[in-house]
Amino acid sequence: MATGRTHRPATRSRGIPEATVARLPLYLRALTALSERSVPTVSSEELAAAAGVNSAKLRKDFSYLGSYGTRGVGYDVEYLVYQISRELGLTQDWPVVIVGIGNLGAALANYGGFASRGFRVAALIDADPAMAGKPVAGISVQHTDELEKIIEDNGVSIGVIATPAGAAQQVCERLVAAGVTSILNFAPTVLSVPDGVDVRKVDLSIELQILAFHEQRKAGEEAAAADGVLPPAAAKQQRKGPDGDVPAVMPA
Amino acid sequence: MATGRTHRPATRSRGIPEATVARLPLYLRALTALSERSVPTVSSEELAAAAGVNSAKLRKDFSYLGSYGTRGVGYDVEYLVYQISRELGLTQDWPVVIVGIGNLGAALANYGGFASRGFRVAALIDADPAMAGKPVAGISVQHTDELEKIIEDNGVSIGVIATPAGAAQQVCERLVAAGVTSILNFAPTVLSVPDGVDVRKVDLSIELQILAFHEQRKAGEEAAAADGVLPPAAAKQQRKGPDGDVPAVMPA
DNA sequence: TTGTGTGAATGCCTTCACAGCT
DNA sequence: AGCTGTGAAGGCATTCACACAA
Repeated sequence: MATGRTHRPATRSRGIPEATVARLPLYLRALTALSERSVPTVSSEELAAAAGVNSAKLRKDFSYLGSYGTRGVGYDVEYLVYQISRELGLTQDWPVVIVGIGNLGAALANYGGFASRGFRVAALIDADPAMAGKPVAGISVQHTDELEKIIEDNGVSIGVIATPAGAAQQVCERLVAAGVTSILNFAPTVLSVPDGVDVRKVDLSIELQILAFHEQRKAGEEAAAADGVLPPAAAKQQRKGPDGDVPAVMPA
Repeated sequence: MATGRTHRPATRSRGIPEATVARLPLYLRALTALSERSVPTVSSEELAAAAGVNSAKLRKDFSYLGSYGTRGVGYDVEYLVYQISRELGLTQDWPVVIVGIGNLGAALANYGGFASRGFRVAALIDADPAMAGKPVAGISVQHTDELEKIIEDNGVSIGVIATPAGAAQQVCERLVAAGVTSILNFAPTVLSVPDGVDVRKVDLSIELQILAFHEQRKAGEEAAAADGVLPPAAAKQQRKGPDGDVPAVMPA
């Protein structure tokens, strides 16, 4: 994941496993593309390829939704689009507020895929008084003072936090107090929220670090491969550092 | 979450489980904060709370790295910072290119947490000739024509794609051909890459859809709770749609 | 014959609970 | 006495492989 939940234990939601829920948007995107090309039906094999998963997983995923699909034929594209949309709750409109209209907040406000699928930017909110009134993506930025009123007036239940890390927890608390129960957090902080509130986080820095880990590992493998075979023993023989390099000094 | 690998099967990397790798940056961030406050040692309980995980998981994670930590005392903050940094490959410098300098690309370029942890923005690349030469985050944007040269001259192995969806696959192929082996993809597309190349994706739209799913579910629960008890039977009795509402008509 | 739907097997991750250091 | 390190247990998720429907 690039991503993770925070609260709510591993309770399967209405019988649909969390891992499956996380893939439904992927299938939906692939199906939408097929729909636009007026493709009437698709097999699990084809759709899986388009979504970047394997077909067994896709079929198992769909089996949690019900028995859509025709044996020997495949799935009806339009029908599946509708079923998945409904399952994800995209047949209704979700008003969303974005808090923190810096570079990132502006990018999110301008993001097209937003409006396309059931989400509507209800308001842009920033703490800087100088931002108030300025139009971003065609929407006038409002000051943080208005936060509670905006949430309540628009019945907003999903909030996006794109503030600096320092402000995130406080913003989060105000959002929750005003009635928001789902938060997408772009600030590099762990948010603490009461039970019943969902938090998902998107963290550039974490993703890069995970890539760096694998990148480093690739480099190490190359070196080992150049040496010949990688030493089969020599691992797991000494504690304190699984590698050979145990630095005697502490770094600054 | 919100995120996912693409290639490379579930092979545990050098014995460290993928799930653990994904949490190391979280621990590192919490430890860095402690370090800045000059806290000398920390227990698994405290650190876990700061990182938003439970302590058993944290201890198990650390056990894959080695036996750092002192029983009855806890972990030495500075030492752990170093060990995790080394494990993640952050003791070396990773030059990174960002392709696609729109709103999002600019936001990424300006992101501070970038430079702080071993990553260095080597170049900003955009296909728009009008962007070429313009400074973003203190770096002059270069044209896509220069892509291969930039990658090779700087020894870049990590690329960030922040282009529109339509351009992503092509950019990806050029990056890979030029020597990039890790890609962070912000474009809402499934990238296909050769073996040995890691892709992680960050997708706003998917995250929102997952939140919407749970949000919808909360609303449903409330309704059921208001009615009294949720009907225990009535589920799993009829195929074709796990719900009661089987629409006879297909939506547009 | 083709391709879905799904029990069964497998493997990974998390959680438990406690032995063993300091 | 306190807290780490880790076998063992339990729970999810993925994959396999095939019965069954069209």
